[in-house]
This record gives sequence, structure tokens and C-alpha cells, in this order.
Amino acid sequence: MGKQMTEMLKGTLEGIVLAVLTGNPAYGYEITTLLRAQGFPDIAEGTVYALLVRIEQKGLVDVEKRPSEKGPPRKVYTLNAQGKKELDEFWNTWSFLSERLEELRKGGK
Amino acid sequence: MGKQMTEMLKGTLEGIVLAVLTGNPAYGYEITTLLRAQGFPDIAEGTVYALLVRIEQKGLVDVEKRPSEKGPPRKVYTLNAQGKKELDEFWNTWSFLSERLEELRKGGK
DNA sequence: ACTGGTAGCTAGTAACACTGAGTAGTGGAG
DNA sequence: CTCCACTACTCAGTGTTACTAGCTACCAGT
Repeated sequence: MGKQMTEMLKGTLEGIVLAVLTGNPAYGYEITTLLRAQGFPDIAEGTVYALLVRIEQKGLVDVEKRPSEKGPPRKVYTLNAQGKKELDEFWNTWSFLSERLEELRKGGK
Repeated sequence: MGKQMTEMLKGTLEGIVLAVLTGNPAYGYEITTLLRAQGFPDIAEGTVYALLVRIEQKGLVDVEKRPSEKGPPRKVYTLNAQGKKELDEFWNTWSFLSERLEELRKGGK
């Protein structure tokens, strides 16, 4: 993946995953394939799992273990209240940055 | 500054500075105050200088030393051809990410 | 002499995504 | 029955980045 993209994902990937989790609980493998399907560049599996561990430790999601028809049991992540709050903040931060960037792009001849 | 913003700036701050440099050469101190004036959160001076060193080593800018009326000589940075190319790539990456995020925001019920 | 504004620089730290590997469980093809 | 593909998760190590918290240095005004 491009180095630029890699760096730009820092700080946004977490928000992306939280956004994906909004309304529909999901497990790691599912999220990874979902992101790839939605056009996101090749997200490494390891990256997603590490991120999930992080947001779990931050208490942004609830975790439930469910048996799978295929393979080992899944860890299903559900966005909780604190996670929603974090997601709101994420959108605020994103909007701010996005607006500034758009201004720069216009002004930058 | 917010931790979220800090992480989100990773990868974008370089593009921001390159964009600022488009059309008008500037020196470090100037860029710092400019960014702050343009509404960007408290960018640390040290951050800007470190970034300038980086883009200089990458060969994205030309540097010229000019005496200042006030204080030590200024290092004026000018965007060169390679820098413009990098900036174009930055906008591409940014656009891609931005579109995906907007979709997520809408779809995110 | 001293303060404040200008201008640049540096070492150390924390956070994050990636790489590349590994461990398991299940079901189907041969 | 064995091998392989898919599912699902885990982990150690790496590179990049922005921040913190300082420092040096020059000049003008008080």
C-alpha cells in the first residue's frame, strides 16, 4: 500500500471501523473483508485485529463470543454508548480537518 | 491538542504544508503562525521544523537563506517540481479517503 | 541589563499501521 | 483419510509521524 495512505489512515482507521460498526455488530474477519469490499486499500488483517483489541481496551465496544459454522468461534464487536460518543468526536475532528483542507485546495491555485 | 487530531494529522500535515507552500515560498516560523491563523489547532513549532527538514531531505523543496531584519536568518522554502508531484499525489490520496468517509457517514444511519 | 519577539534546532516519547509470521478449527476435493 | 482452502485470531518487530520540552541565537525597546 502507498506510504502516503498508510500514514493518512493513522487516526482515521479507528473512526472508520467505529463507523462500520454503527448499527451492525461484526467480527474481525468480517470487518476486514468489508473494508476491502468498500474500496479501502489493502488493509492488513493484523492491523484490524490490533485495532479491535485497542478499542476493546478503551471500552468503546462490547464483545460477545459466538460459535461459527466455519472455523473457530467469532468475537462479535458491538458499539456501545462510549463508542458512539467517540465516533461523534471523530466526525467532528474529521469535519474540521476536511473543511480546512478544502479551503487550502481552493486557495492553492 | 486532542489526541484524535494529533493522530489524524499524521500523513496530512505534510500535505498541508506543501499546499501552503504552493505559490508562496515561506520559512518555518512564518508557516507555523500561518497555520495557527488559518484555524489549525496548536501546531507545535518543533513539529513544523522537523517536517521541513524531512521534506527538504526528500527533495520536495528548494531552500534559500535570507537575512532577516529581526532575528537570525530565515530559511525560505520553495516548492519545486518534485514537491508539486508529491502534492498532487497527496490530493489524490486525500480525495479517495474523503469520498470513502463521506459514504460511511451517510450510510452510517 | 533585561525582556520579549523573531527564528531555528534537537533528543526523547507515544501512537499507530504494517510486515510476516504463527496457531487453530472446519469442510470439501482428491 | 489426507491435503488444502477458508475462517478466525494472535503476536513480535519495524518505520513513520507529531508532540513535549527544552535549547541557541539575533535584535529592538525599556
